[in-house]
Amino acid sequence: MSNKPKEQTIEVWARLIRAQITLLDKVHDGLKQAGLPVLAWYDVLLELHRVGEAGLRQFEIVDKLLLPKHNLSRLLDRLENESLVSRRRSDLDGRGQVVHITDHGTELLRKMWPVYGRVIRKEFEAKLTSEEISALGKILSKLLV
Amino acid sequence: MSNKPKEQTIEVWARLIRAQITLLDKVHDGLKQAGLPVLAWYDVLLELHRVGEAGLRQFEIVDKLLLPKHNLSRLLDRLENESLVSRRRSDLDGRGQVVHITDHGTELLRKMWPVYGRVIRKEFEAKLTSEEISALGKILSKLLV
DNA sequence: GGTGTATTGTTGCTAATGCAACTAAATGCA
DNA sequence: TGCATTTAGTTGCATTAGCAACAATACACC
Repeated sequence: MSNKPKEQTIEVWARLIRAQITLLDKVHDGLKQAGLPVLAWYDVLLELHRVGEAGLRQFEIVDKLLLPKHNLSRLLDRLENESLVSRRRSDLDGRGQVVHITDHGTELLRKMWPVYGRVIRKEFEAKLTSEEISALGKILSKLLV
Repeated sequence: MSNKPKEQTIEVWARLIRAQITLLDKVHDGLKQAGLPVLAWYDVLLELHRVGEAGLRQFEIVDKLLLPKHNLSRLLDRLENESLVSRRRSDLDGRGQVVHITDHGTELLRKMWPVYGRVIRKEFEAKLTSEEISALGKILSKLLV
């Protein structure tokens, strides 16, 4: 297999990167204008909210969000400082802890969602037909194998 | 227009983010393993290479790469430090400069490309049919309007 | 059980990023 | 012309990210 992708491939690749930057910038702008924290906080809180009382180990969050672990460790420090999450020693594994979302964290999540949702709605959903979204989903899933 | 995107939209959105992170991580891993600089350097050098002798103003690079300007200013400091680019006063506009790629910069670009290209080939092009790539390109272009 | 290895998470250090204030030149306009 | 406004780029300061080394526990295997 040659190293050299076709011209068309490179153009589409570039467009993919560009779309991503544009979209995420808009999310960040929206959050900032609303005086809310950055997206990374939302991502962590959402994963924790999804699992509820069970909580998550740090390495599970790392896996879900594709974050470097040392990065998450300090992100959690910040979230804990704001009382958005709590860390409890794990009974099963003496090395680690289980991370839980607090009520305060859930509340923040609820404030962030409409802002985030509005951007997704306006910059993504509204610009595509539902067939296109579904086609995009299929294509992306092939990339993620 | 409601704020709330459909469930399907959110899933595809999440997949888009995830695909992007995965792909860029692979590029960065490849570059790191080869002992080469991060992608941002490549991006700047490539834009400069494309325009050759004409060079680019900083704001033009910012527009092309969707970078915050203060960020580019310091990125160029680093590149200049490594003699990969040079900044020359602009004759037309006393406030700014024209940035040019050096021979050394062109050489680095040539070393980086095969590494980058190999990842695009393997993680992107090889996983999709050319119809899918073209469909993806169309969809993305609608997002970028 | 004992020992080597892998996993989980933290920390110190350095580099890069974000934000806001700033300089200096260009532009618009009375 | 003179003066306010906009644009281009830089810089100081605080926050965050990257890297490598580390501690502590779990696990595998003899």
